[in-house]
Amino acid sequence: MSGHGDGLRDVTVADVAARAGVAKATAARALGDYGAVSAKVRARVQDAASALGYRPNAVARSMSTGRSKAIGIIVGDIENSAFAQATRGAADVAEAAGYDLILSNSREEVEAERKAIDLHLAKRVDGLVIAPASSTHPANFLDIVDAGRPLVFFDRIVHGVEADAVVAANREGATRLADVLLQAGHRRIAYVSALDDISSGGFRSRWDAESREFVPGLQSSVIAERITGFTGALQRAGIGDPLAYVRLGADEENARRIVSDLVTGDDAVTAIVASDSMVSFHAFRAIRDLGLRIPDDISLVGFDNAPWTSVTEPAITVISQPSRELGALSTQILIERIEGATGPMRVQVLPQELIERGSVSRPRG
Amino acid sequence: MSGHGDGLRDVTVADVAARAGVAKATAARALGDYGAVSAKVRARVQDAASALGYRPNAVARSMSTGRSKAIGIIVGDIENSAFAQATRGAADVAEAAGYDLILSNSREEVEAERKAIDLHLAKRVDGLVIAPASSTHPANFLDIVDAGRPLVFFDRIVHGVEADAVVAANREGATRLADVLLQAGHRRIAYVSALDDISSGGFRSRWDAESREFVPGLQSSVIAERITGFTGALQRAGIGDPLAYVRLGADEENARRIVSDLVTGDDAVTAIVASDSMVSFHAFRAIRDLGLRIPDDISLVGFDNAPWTSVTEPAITVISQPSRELGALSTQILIERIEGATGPMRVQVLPQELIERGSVSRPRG
DNA sequence: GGCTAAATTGAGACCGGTCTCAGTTCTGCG
DNA sequence: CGCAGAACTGAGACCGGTCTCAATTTAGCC
Repeated sequence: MSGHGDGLRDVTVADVAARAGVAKATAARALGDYGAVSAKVRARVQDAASALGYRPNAVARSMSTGRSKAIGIIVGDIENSAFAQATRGAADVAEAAGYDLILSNSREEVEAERKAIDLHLAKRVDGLVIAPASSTHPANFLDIVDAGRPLVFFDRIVHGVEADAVVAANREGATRLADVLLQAGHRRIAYVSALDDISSGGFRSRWDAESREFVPGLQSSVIAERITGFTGALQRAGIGDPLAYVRLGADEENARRIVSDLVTGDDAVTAIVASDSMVSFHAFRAIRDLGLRIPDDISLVGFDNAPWTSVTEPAITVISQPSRELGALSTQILIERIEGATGPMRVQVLPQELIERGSVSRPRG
Repeated sequence: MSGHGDGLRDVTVADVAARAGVAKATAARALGDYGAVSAKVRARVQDAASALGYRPNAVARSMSTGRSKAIGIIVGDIENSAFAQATRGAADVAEAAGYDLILSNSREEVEAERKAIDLHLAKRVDGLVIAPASSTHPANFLDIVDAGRPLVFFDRIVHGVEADAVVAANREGATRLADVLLQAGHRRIAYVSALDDISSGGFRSRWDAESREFVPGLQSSVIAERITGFTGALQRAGIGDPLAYVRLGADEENARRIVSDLVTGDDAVTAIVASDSMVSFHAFRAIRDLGLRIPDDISLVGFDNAPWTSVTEPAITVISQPSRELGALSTQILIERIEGATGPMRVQVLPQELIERGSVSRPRG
């Protein structure tokens, strides 16, 4: 009980002005630190403000300035450590620049993402940082640029939208991972991803025999890039059908079965590239539960330097994602746009780091 | 270009009203879905709205209603998976109830927490969910209740603040962990926490020989509870000085050294209880790097069912934190308070689950 | 058809800041 | 001392919704 705030009504500039014996506009200037105010008046106003327990109302400020000093961030799932790291990076940059962060999870669903965007736009965020649920659904984002709010994609890219983007060098990363295995002598190498193809039924992506390139038809630009890098490396190594052991849809339920199928039978693969740490995790357990040993029987490498990958026996060779930097840089770029930066939209590509550990050896026999 | 939003000015209810040929108030009623509007007029207004590309302005709405439909969440560090899970739980509950989430990281610093609170209060959030950086600094939170905003603590508790709280049953959890080790025959058991004592110098917490109880003097109610449970179990087992092997301040830098000291020498402990997954992680590596084996040489148990604890060799026996539920329930309670629930403040205690794995065996010799 | 009650609509105040514009007070300097 | 120009202050419009209150229309019923 400081004599104010009975929960009934907030103290306003008008109240402060009255107590300080000045006009509302003057008090506002002293409090908001803009315009010109004499030192004497400023002091009197500030005294009155603290005596009354005045708290600026950012909502009212947004109302008249049209700027909310809030930026929206939409990630697939904050529980995913890569997104958590990116969010931390974004939060640090935002805080330093005086912005608040409004967080939403899209659950990787286009529909949930759309609702989140509507909410953020209604809240009049000054801009948005988004890891898009789908690289092939620009519709959700057109409204944002239409509303005149800057937008920066991170981790994934969506073409056909007037927005900056910050992504990791996934193609190169996949190439390096494949090369590690190829150099160890592997020829039958699987690539396993949790993501599904666009049409959950048919496999739209394909290997173009003529151009000798992977033609992605995937929802995710990340996976598309990685598979492109992966198949490219295999192709350069003279492997006939680079897509032979590429497996999609290895979600929580299916990962185990998919991995088991890959590592058993006549044409069992000798190495696996896991597209994210979830897949690595399931692959690791599935292989071990099958009584197979890593790396003696099967080599395993993957994306994401999740904490557990360094502590298993053997520790797993991975490509680490610059997650925190992804979030920080995209937020940095967003703020620059918010504050007036012009110029063409750019795609920033951040390097990935290869961390070689003990999960790779020469193939058996 | 839908004919609107040149980035110059948003479409407002007044614009919609003009186009529909009705008064502003009527258009607002049709759009905001309140009051009474005839079906005919409603349709006309909605047509006008979509033709113009109208987007409600939540800032203006907050201005006049005094409710922002936003709730603030302040965690130590969103990169910490327990906080990420709690945040996800909070986000789901908030979303379902139509609230936005404004996220801040306190970095476990009281000062950063205070700034975050000021920001949230300025933004006029309808309420706050906070994992307090310190259980012994109620000052930060008094302003919140003073401003008439409901507040719910989660994970940690702060006494002397008019707020609900949702915490895990840390005392019981610690007791169970200690009992697992005691029943396996251990007598020299260490408890290692990353948190420091209040005064980083002296050890304020103490064992009261008379009452045979642990008297905490810790910043963290969580660690205090856990040590209380731990020492209680040891005391019941007839162990003379339950605090003998309690070690605080095992942060990233010191954890390794502290663990090394504990497991070597004449009075080396035979088992370690790690206060969080970070400590477990460092302990696991330190022990292994020392050439010692778990559980043959040292038994190791800990708090937090981090993903990696299930995949090490051996997998680690842990107490799992109900992190997601902590976030979800506290947000649930907050929303009820926001929407008018009265009654005395309550502390909800959520059970922890013991997951027995392979990191415990009888002590050597 | 006429009367009352209910439903619908319109006008304008209001929320708490910012901002423009005009009026007033200070300065500096001839 | 007088004056121009700068510094400061005050009054009131404005942002885009919601909400109250009065006016008007519609519906229900004898």
